[in-house]
Amino acid sequence: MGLEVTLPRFGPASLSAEQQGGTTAAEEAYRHIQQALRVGRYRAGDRLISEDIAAEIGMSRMPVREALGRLATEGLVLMRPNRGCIVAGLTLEELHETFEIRSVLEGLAVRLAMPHVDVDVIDDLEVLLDRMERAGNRGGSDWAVRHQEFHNYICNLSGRPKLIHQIAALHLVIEPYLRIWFDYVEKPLSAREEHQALIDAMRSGNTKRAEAVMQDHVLATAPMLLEYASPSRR
Amino acid sequence: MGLEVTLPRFGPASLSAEQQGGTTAAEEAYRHIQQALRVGRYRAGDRLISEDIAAEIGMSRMPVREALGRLATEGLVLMRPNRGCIVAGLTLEELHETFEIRSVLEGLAVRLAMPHVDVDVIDDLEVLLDRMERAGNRGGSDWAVRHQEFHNYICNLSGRPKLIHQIAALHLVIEPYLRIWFDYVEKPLSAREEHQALIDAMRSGNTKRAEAVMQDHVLATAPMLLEYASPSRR
DNA sequence: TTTCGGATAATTGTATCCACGAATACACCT
DNA sequence: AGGTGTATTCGTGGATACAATTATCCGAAA
Repeated sequence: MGLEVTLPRFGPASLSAEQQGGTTAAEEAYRHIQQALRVGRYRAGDRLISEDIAAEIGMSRMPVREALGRLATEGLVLMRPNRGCIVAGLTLEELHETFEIRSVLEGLAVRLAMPHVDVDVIDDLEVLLDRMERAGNRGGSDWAVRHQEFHNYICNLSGRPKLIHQIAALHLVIEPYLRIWFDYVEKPLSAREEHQALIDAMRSGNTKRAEAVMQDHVLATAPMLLEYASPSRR
Repeated sequence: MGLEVTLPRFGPASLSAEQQGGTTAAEEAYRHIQQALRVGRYRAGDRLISEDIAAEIGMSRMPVREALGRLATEGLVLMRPNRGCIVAGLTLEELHETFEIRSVLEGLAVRLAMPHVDVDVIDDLEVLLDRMERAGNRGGSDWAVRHQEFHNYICNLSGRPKLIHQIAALHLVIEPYLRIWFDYVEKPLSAREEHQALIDAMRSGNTKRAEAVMQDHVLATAPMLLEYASPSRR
């Protein structure tokens, strides 16, 4: 199975467009904080003290500052001048908006992916869907990771680096919410069904329909999340 | 005319999500460099020496570093570890991709804007189109600004901050190319026609058609630009 | 003449230091 | 007792200093 190689890990590295090799300290700090954010170690509204984080990783405040700056432009944290840095929770409106944007971007991604879809691709997707299904029994964290992998696989087929990057950034923002949502409701069967419908649409070769199905799928997820996201609203 | 107030200037400030009041040095540096990038003072591939820029604005290297970091995550410059920072020109593929993304995002923007479209809005758009037309006689720079204003006005109607922000970021990247394109060809009449068609579609109240027209308009611009962008390709 | 190697200069990355702003706690005054 | 003013503490923002890495230049050898 060449599946592994065609599945670039959706991880901290995906959003570091620049610098990859001789890891700089700022990059290390960036990954560290992002990882902490992804797994929900910090909650929305928490203060991120640069000095504390610096001490924790074993470096000075400066690279941490730089990392926080990047996270701020990506919308994961909020920096107010002289007032420090806090974890940026999303309001219900913002969460909804994020899904709207995701719907058209991922819609575009499938559309561009369609020419590259063949039986092998469909097989891979079925495998990924199974993995997602099985991971679902082990809690929201594992499921969220597999879910990203599924969507990421399709995005990668588009062969559009910037598009992939932007979608990854959006996934990063909503991942914590996906996690808690999946932990609340036990394995929503709608997830399995919708993703299966997506695969079917892609197999049919109907590009317009595949795009529409993807858009609907993403938009349909929003209201479900919104319901459970309310308590954690800041 | 409430036109002015409903037309938030598309300018350097639009992309500074955080910190607005007591201008921090980093913010100042960010605006300075971005402005220089917009007007084409630096060409693609040029090195941006942090120390030089710092001296120019009258501050230390550090805020400049921070500003460059933000510009890097926005895709306007490219930072390689220990190798400095260069202006990020777009390859033909990247330019095309940027327009693809713009097409769906701005398509979404009109779709969401449609409920807020009334006769006043249409009037405003006609005014903006006229301004764009007249600015066209004064060269590509003025025209590009007016063109952004036109598109920005529609985006703002959507009432989606993140969407507006993302589209603005894309505009920023392609602005230099729009400029040189408009300077080469003298006033492409297709521009006037297409924007007029867009207004007509919006006036008709047909949301799906308005979205489609916007998508086509954006995508149609790409090939024209691509032709003239080739020489400046890095 | 070309190419390889090393010394030197230029520039980046990180740490430490200082100053200003904000938050908090305490005391004082009404 | 409640509110207000002030002092102290905490943390950020910026600058300078230092280390490390890369680019440039020049000379020697093939």
